[in-house]
Amino acid sequence: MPDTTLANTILEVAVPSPLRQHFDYLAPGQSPVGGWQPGLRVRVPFGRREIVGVVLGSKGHSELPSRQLKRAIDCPDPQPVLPADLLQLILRAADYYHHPLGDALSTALPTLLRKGEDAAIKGESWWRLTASGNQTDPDELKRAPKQAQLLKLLAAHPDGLARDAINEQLNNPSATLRALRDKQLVEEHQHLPLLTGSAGTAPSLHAEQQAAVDVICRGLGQFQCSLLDGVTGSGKTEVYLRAIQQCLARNQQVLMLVPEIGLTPQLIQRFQQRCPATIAVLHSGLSERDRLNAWLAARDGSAQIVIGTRSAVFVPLANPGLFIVDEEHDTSLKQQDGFRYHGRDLLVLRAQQSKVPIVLGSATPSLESLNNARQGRYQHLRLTERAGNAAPPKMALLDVRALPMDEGLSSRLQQQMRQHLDKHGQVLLFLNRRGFAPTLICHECGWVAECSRCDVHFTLHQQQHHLRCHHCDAQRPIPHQCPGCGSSDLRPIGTGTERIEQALKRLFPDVSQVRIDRDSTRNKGELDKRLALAESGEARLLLGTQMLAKGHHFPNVTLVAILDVDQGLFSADFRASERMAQLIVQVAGRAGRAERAGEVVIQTHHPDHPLLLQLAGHGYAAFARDLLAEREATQLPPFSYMALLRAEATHAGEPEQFLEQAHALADRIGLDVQLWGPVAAPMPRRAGRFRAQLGLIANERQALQRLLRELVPAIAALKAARKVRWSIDVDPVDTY
DNA sequence: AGCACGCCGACT
DNA sequence: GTCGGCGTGCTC
Repeated sequence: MPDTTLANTILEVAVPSPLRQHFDYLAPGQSPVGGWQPGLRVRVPFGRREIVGVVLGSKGHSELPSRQLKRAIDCPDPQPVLPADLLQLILRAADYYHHPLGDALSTALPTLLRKGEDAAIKGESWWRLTASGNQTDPDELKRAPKQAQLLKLLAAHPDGLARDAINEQLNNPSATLRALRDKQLVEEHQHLPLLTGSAGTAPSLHAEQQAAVDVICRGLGQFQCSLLDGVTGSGKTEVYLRAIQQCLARNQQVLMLVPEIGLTPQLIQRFQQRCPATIAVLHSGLSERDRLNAWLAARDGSAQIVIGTRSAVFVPLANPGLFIVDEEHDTSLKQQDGFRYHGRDLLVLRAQQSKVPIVLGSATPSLESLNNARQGRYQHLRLTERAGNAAPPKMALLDVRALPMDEGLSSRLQQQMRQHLDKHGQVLLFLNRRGFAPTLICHECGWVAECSRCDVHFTLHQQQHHLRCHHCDAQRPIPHQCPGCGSSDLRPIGTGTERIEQALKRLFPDVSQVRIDRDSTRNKGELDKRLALAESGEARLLLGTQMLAKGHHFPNVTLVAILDVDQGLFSADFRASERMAQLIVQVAGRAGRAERAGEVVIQTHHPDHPLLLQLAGHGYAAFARDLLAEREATQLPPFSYMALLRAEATHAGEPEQFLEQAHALADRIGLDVQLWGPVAAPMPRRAGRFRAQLGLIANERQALQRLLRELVPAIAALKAARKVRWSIDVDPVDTY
């Protein structure tokens, strides 16, 4: 036991910095009532700055001479801001991903808390109509036009309006608000970022859904991981909702992670209609105050359901009962910079730690999760029927070899499109490449327009009238003459969505169309407008990138065409084919409804490719089985464990030199880990920086972890480490 | 990461 | 003669 009765209690403090160590401080004079518990924040002098750190522990003596110790300034918390279980989770996460703890802590905490703000809910002042205000006709207030105006404004906002928002609409509304309050027509309230749902009517479950609900609910109160593997339209959300209801009935909280794109108003609405509970939604649009309030509401238990993107895995819960990860295969669940954690994997860890069941749901599960299910670590719950007996879409490969092509559309595909349009179906074309053309080439000398800062071709954007780099966003005017030979015969090569759009206008001049990609939806409101055109059927031809593939359903679409699948088949990234298949299945799922089966056509130059054949002929499960066998034969994840050491620098060669030293260090440590590289990154130069990487692969997770535990601190101490930007990525999802 | 110190080029 | 470039070093 550390002697904390001494006046000179020493605090071990994690500070927000990339340093892989904690710092000792003398405790401030005033100590919190509960003593110096881990998870308390302290304000401390650090170098020439003053920052907020987190107490990791306390002790009576420091190894450092006391004259080198500074005294912490004060402690803003009466009790730990981080509950013990959450601090434990962050400690384990920082350890597993080999990321500096202080930085991991600041990633996990709401911004206001790491700035030293009180951990207390403070509602913003909002105003809304009272019951009698609701019944009052604003026109009765003829003599007071300003009051009438305010009444109308609030009538348009049933949930009320922030004082700031009222100020924007009305000039100096204080007196008006006071007058209406005195008439008891309006009232002030504290706004919290919480929604209240109600118990709507539930559809009946089919047998598979009921079986899944039963398995999940039997697990309530203990750790259990289930993979809810359900085809599109099989009603996964309904399974979640039933399990959530049972969890709520036990007075326990639910935490659900969704991909960035999955946090749609439709999903929130559905939860609100079906869950008689308070719901906190954590999305990127939240103000820092709302984010903190939601975090605190989850911590004190007043938010019964918490829905958020990956960072919500770090939301504290007073009484956790059930965890859910929706679209568990989605790569946005992994943070791609800074603290590179995987939201799904950490939530599984957290479920183990909190002894609660977790459900991973997807129509296209990751190979990692499928393997875990196969090994018996996860319950494999399958939903194979579509709700309402909807027929599954029929998938067919379309061999475009030697077929006439018009801007990426084969003659055969055009015929099929016409047939579906004639029968009043909608047609969805999917091409994961925006812009007009990915390359602009000189027909005389072969010069190609390339980004000066990255190793990629410029993409031609004809509508915006420039060349743009999709990696660093650099742009340039379209040259009229070749800078190499002066020829004016510059030609766009390859096809992007803009070019298809142009071709469709020519080939189907009488058919209305809508293009949905990042470029066409740049302006605010444009995405909703375009989705409405697609959903209402006003647009008959839908064209887009993966923006179109996720989240939205278009029941009148009877034909889905994947225009170019071949790029996914021959990528350097061993996960490319898995991604490609997931994307195809997701796109295919946009189509069809009960009475009309959708048709899916995949254009390819490789109709004999075994994986494609398997996917088109036997579906994702069969495809995944083959791909898993391939991964096993080649000893790639999930049959091995991988980490990637990346480096980039402004001077060529520096990343490689650094990685060579890292390689040498790893060799000296030995252990059972293979080293791949250093090699240049798949894109060797990006935004003017040279990039390289060193792969570390082991057959056992433990072996990789043991190596990294020694290697990473040694790398950090390297002199060369300060000349490059480096990072370690454990279980990388992307190798670029 | 910040933030300072420190020693060499083009500006009022 | 100064402002400021970014190399180097430190943070209990």
